[in-house]
Amino acid sequence: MLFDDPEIEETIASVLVPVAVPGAYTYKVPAGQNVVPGTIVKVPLGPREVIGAVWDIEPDAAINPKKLKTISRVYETTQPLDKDLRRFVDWVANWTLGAPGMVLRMVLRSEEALEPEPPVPGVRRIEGAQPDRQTAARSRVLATMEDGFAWTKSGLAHAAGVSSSVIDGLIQQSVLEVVSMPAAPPPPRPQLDFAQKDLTPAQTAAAGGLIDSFDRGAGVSLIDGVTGSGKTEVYFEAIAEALRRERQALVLLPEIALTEQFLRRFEQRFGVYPAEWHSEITPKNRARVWRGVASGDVRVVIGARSSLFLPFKELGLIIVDEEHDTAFKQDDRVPYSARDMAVVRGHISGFPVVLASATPSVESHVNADVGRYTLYQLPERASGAALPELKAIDMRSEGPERGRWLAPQLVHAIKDTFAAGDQSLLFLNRRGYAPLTLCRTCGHRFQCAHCSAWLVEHRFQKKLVCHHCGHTEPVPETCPSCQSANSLVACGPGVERVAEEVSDLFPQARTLILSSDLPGGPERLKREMKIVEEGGADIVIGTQLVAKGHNFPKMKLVGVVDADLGLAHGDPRAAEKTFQLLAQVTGRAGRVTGGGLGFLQTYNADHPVIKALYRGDKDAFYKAEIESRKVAGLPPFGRLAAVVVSGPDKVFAEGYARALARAAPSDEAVTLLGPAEAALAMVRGRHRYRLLTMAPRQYDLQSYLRQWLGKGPKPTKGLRVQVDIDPLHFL
DNA sequence: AGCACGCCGACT
DNA sequence: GTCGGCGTGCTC
Repeated sequence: MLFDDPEIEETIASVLVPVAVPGAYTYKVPAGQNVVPGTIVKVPLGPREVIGAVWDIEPDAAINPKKLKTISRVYETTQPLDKDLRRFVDWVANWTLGAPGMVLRMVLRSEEALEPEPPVPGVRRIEGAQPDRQTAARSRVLATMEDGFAWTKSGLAHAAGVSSSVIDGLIQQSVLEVVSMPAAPPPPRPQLDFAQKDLTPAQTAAAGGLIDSFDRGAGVSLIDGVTGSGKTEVYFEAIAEALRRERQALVLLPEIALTEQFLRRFEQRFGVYPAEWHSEITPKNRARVWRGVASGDVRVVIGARSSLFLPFKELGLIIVDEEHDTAFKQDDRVPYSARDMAVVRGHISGFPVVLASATPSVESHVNADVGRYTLYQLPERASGAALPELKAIDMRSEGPERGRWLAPQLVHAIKDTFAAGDQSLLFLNRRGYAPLTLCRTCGHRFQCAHCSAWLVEHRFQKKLVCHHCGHTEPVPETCPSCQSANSLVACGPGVERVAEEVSDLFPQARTLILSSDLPGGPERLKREMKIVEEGGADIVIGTQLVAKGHNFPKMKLVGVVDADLGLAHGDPRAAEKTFQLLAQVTGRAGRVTGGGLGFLQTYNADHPVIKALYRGDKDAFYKAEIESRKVAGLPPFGRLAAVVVSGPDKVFAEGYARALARAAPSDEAVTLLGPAEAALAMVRGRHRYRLLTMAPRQYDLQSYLRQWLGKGPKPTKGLRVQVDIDPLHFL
């Protein structure tokens, strides 16, 4: 027997396993099995078995040979992971200071996908057999099956309009037999010229540039186009080019909510739906997409950040849409930025990467400025509609009376818009009725018992809610501190309060609040979004969830209730985030029809962000922002400092971090970033400020932060941080 | 005594 | 990431 032969030496292989250790583990290869780097295997690990991948064969193992266990299974039907993907995994692990095995785990997230697709059970007519009694339902089933083909049970029941018990009955009577159907055929390929739209000259130029970029191999393009400029149509042409070159394409979107309308647009252009990949895909579909991507049957994937780790057979293009969106950053487990890692993946495999946004991040803007990225600007709307006319309302001189939140000028505009039968949006990024509740007798403020945040009154739910940790309590009748009755007073506006004012001013108008916390949950929200889209509401009061995704064709007016909100944070990205959010929101006015109008209520009409917004001068914003970072002695990106914020201690950590931010000198602001962001800066010596929590264990976080804030000893080990610097520096 | 819970190291 | 071992402290 082969394995008894002393002549044949045992071979060993190093295998990446899904544990947080710095390197690969070594295993014996079962006799007669052939493994190569990238082969997917199952190995014993402690008391269990895990999925991993061979990383190296014949490594010079420094492990006691007696300790070695044997690979328990080699997945032979799945192609080994290719060299580029392995390099990518190693690169990401190195960049994030994460364990390579944990990065690999993101590639191997569907164990089911490693098995061949199981045959589908189906039913087929047995020639000539008849049921004992012919019922209406039964004849419908038999009529549906006239063609003689096999059907899936549920498909047949659906097509014949009967319940599946009718089918079961026919099986029972040997009229139908259960057969094994071949697994689903590969999905149809996108049709390159199914319905190519006419592009504007600017779109044509950008699309042409992207197409040419394929010949240059790796390279990053940035499409900077105003809302409605048709960025999607432009990068669709890049996708068409990738497909023409027999390569696969991946489109990354920041959140699942945006996928649905993307699927429709893709179908309109290419005649088929692309494959979808995100956390809410069912395990079966997940396995199907994984296999399809690996075999090359799936040509285009649209997905959330995790799709970056799919084992594409011949990936040739990545699009990162809404590239400025912070949802591309993963903060838990392996902390990575999918936008930056997309650039890296393109670089490793030598294909183009396209970033698209109406409000690019400052770092991407800088990269375009210095010529590292190729910039394509789309300054006009594709429909030809004019951009909205924006105005600032100085709340000091033109504000409303006390107790009101909408300035006369804005109220006037709403009135006109309503009279013309058009839609208005009032944007306020603050849920609930009022951000602060206090007792007018004793000054007591309602504070969360678990963190130090103020409790926010929600009138619809009749509760006080902590927006930090989710804690809720009922609104008391009397002040808990001085017991006076009817003494509680709301301070400042939330969407509910603005809605109250709107109903008061426009009782005849159909008003609607769009906020994530409304009773009825996500389903109701979806319905109400639809109502707004179809023009079933006149005045909409919304939080940030109106900023993206849905299209509101009838919206003519956007009023930003508090444009200053968000500018005052300790977060160094506050200006950038505010600019992006408000630009996206005001961009909704007149997007389809043109003639849109926008108002920014502000106490800082001279603030560079506000000015850039109402003057429609994006470049002025970037210039001011880069300059302000320079003044602080910081690079345009990579301003840092961070706090590990994850797990059960998140709330405490954030609280302390905010305290630290407030206490920090102005040029050393603290950002709350994900775990990896700050440490890397320390490692690479590029950071400016450092804190960082070290939390070898999460439960240490609170005491650690307390100690650090109290000028206790600095941490020396266990640091986990992450930076926001440009990975191209290190390629 | 029995057990839940949290900590902590090991995992090739 | 996940497991088992072990100490602490509380309950039947």
